Amino acid sequence: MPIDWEQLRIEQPALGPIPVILRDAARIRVFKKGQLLYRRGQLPEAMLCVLSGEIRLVRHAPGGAEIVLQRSRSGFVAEASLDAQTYHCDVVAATDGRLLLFPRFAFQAALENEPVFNRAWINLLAREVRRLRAKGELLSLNSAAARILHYVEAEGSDGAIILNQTRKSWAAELGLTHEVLYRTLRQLRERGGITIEGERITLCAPRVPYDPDHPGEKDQSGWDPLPQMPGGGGASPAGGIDGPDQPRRPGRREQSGG
Amino acid sequence: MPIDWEQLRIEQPALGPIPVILRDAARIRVFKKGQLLYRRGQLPEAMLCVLSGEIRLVRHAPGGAEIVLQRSRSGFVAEASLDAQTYHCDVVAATDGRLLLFPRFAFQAALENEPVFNRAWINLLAREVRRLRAKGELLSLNSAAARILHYVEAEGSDGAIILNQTRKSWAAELGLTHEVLYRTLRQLRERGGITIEGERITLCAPRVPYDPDHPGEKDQSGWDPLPQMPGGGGASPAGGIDGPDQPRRPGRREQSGG
DNA sequence: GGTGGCATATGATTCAAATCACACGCTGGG
DNA sequence: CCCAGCGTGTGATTTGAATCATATGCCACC
Repeated sequence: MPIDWEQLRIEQPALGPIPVILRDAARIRVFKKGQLLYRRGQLPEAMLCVLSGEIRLVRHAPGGAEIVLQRSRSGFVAEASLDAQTYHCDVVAATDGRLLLFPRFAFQAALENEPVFNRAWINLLAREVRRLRAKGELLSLNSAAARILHYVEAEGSDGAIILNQTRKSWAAELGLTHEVLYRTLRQLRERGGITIEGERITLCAPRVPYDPDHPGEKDQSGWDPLPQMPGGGGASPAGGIDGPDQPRRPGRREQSGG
Repeated sequence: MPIDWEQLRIEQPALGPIPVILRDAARIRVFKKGQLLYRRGQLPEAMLCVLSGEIRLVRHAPGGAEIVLQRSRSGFVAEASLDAQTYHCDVVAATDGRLLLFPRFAFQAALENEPVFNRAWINLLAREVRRLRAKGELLSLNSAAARILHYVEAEGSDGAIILNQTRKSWAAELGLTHEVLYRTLRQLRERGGITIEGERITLCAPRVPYDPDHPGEKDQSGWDPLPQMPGGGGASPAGGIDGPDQPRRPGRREQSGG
């Protein structure tokens, strides 16, 4: 099956720097939901890039509970297996989909022989580190408002963002229910902390309303339009090695087997 | 000030592969709490490795709220600035401490001229991606018990782990308060889901107790010793692009300015 | 020995997100 | 046109973690 690299490059810009020699070695693999693609302990033979569907790296706890270590619906996954002797977990298909496989030896050779590709790979990894670190910070925030603020500031420009997804999927990205996202957006809007124009969300500086009828009076509403962000005092988000200023709140509903 | 590389290598194994030419170019910079080390928009001139203290990458929202994008108490930070034209945020010292600086041009040269270092850097980034992805999965879990299970399975071996930190700092790493960590550990222990021997924590398979006095009866406690892990049905942790099976619960206490 | 600081641990209360329930609008397919 | 599915949005209730409060033990320092 020939691979339409022009189309792939459009769907996944990260594939742009893949050199010709690696393209020629690549293969597409179709997978079905539930399929075990690679077993823990197995020698990795390919680098994996998800084209469609979802791939997960999982381990099984005693009793069979499934621990998801990574998941991807698009882009590379299990990057660390480039030089690993074995997979440290199972590679499982969570849905139907397609994988782009690069033989590992060819990937390694390309990193050695193609300086442009080498640098591009380093950049891709470094940017993923950056993205994941910001995400970890966001997920460590305790309130919905703080998360919204963090997201708009971090992902947008100049305190504004144009959303390119549904509110529901945005809520998921923020680790929130859609209900609390709607509520919090409304609260923030009503308090003047943000403005919403269609898909554009803009953070606003706190207003100190000047009422010409009552000069000298300040807004006594007792509530800033934007939440104060925690962490100023030295908070370490989850993963820190010292005490938390503001530890994370995980969910509820232990989903017991009872 | 000469740099004791033997000592550094012990403290930070990641510095092991740094080639001599880079070592010779490295400098130690002492920083004070509150110091602005690099300003957003500035051209990055060095790669940064935190030796002590804490460094943060921050942006400021309208109104002055500080958005933490990354933080590090040990190891590299702002890796993506290797090829960036500008810093996309401020680099700030959250505490007193020390930074190891590698001139960017020297770092780039070493990546080009030292194949062993090049490969080591790629590995370091890939492993950091792996670590951060697992952390994101953990932080997306809703319950304390699920987080504990995830951590032990992901960070330990064969369903067991020997903790090398205080319970308090472990709680922070899990994004929990220490109170809920203690409680949940006790619950899990009482239900036979885990065993705790000093610093060693082991996951146990669920028991179906066989009571010889009442053959045929099953445990009716209504509660599995280990929590069922969410996500089996296709959950996408925060950051996903589709709906959540189990969105994250951020904290409470908006820390309003009121 | 006394004191302070911090870790370990527990109980009571508070709190905001999750959950549950529902309404309405839009779109695609029959 | 009707229906199903999904997004947008809101209100009521439940829930488990966060917060608050406290006790005890350990260790370092004076």
